[in-house]
Amino acid sequence: MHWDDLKVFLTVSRAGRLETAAAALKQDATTTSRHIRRLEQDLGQTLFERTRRGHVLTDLGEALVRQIEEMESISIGIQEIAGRNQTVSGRIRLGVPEGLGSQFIAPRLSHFTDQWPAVEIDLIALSGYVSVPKREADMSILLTRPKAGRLKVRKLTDYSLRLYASKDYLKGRPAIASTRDLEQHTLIGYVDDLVYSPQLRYFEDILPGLVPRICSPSILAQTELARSGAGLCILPKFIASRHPELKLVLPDEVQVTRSFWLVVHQDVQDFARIRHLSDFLTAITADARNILN
Amino acid sequence: MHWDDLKVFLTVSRAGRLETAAAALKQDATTTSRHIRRLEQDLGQTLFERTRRGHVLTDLGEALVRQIEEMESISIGIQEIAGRNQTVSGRIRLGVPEGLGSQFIAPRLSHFTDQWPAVEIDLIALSGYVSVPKREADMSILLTRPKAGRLKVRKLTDYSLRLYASKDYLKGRPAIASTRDLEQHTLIGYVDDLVYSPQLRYFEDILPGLVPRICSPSILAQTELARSGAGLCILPKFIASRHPELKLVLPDEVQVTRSFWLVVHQDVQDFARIRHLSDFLTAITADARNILN
DNA sequence: GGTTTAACCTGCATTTTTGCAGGTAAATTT
DNA sequence: AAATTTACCTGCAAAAATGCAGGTTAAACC
Repeated sequence: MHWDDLKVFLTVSRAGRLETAAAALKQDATTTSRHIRRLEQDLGQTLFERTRRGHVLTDLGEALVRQIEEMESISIGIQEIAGRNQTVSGRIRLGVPEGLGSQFIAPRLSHFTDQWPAVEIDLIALSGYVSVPKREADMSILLTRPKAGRLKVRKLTDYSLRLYASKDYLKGRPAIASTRDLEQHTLIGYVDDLVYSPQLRYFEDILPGLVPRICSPSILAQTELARSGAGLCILPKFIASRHPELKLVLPDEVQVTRSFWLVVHQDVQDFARIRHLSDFLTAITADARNILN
Repeated sequence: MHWDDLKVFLTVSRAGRLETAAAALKQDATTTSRHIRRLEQDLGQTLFERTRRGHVLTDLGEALVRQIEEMESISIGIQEIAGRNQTVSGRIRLGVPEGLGSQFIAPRLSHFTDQWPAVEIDLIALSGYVSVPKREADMSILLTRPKAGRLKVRKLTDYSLRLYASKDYLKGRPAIASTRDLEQHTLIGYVDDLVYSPQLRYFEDILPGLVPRICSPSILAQTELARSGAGLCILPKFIASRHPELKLVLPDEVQVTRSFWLVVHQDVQDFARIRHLSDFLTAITADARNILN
């Protein structure tokens, strides 16, 4: 016996007609009819007389209504209990690129945790990425749109990368008027075989023929190298803008745009806390459009 | 939210492991897993931690078990109420060929109604047949096996038809030693264009070239014609055996076997009274094999 | 530390359920 | 009496659920 058939039975008993009950159940009247049929078969009894005026309960049908109403009360109670628990609590594991994590999200995250005090966040900001399909995280921000998996994916924002160097590096060094001048300079970039996303292979596109002399897989390390005067580095604008000592170089010639994609595992997408965090990330990126692009 | 998911949840909470719960539910463990997943999604909460030891209830999961156990108690109560009502009562409409109905079933039916006093029977014995798919009857005995429809069909029995005439008809009439001698006799048969089943078109097969002189669509009328000495008639053995004045003619040459099929509408096949009547019909035909064949 | 095992999960083929179009029958209307 | 309306039901195509084979992973074992 299927409990769902009992639910359908109760709706039909109240509506008195298949069409009305089916509308309330958001299903086709034929489906509703089949549920009733199956229940009658399973119980070996007729529960409704089919009349021109609609479905009329038999004596046995009448006897069952009260019982099933009790089941309904319980199911409503269950949804209330769960809904209360859904008052935005629990832990979220969020995997993000390290630069975005520590330079953009971390300084803003208190706005979220202040608003939802019962939510706990694991902010995993790494050079590398954590896999949502592999359940390493509930939610992730990626540089590439994933093509497969039980994921809910949407674009979060575009962001801009540009060439920067510290004031100290530029002082006393040959002037830079075009990319050709960079040949006499020290460049900082990613370790080529440790690049974790093809989207970070922008060096060759932007500065063809030039090879970074100092490399790190970590964008944060690259930032610190540039700040300390080690050389010029292509950095996201949102990172460089936090360091006043970094100057923009060749703004018209060196520029590339990339995107961040928000990825949520299907299993948790409807959790209240997940929805709130998604909304929060969307809001902060929209507010910071001028430092992202 | 699906109530059936609650039932699955309860089973898993008791078993502690997917495989065990799935076996109890007579479904694949993957299906059981998907039901749990769907419930967690619908409620927006995790109800089980997946551990190496199996599914372990979360605090919320624990809180729901008691509630759902209450629903289970009610559903078991519902099945008990319906089972009590299943104590073989209600009305059955049974459509049968007229001869079988009035000459074979009617004289025996009191054995059934004595045993199940709360069951009411509409025995529709007609020359023609009543349609189970059209809901003209819950159950029917047909000469042909139906090929389509939401029916449960099985063969009830074979029966034999032979040539009979009354003693009065035969006395003073030319002797009959072979079918050739029948040319000088009066034959009784069906009205050809009113035959309601192809299985009753046996006259031409058995007595080729001979044409019945006196015809009726009713096998009972044909029986009465034969008894009154109007002529020779091909009759089912189970009918002729009730009339001692009818003599068997050409037993080695004139014989045909046909079958009766029991047909039940799927919607009522599990009703206790339907099952009992089916069993009864099976029993009386088995007991009367010597007068059927 | 390497291998094995147990519990669960993914992807694809198969089965079941559902929705849609149209049919049926009885009651109502003309 | 014929036509219309209303409520439900059948058959087929589409969608969803289920079963099956094999993969994954963390814990247990050697």
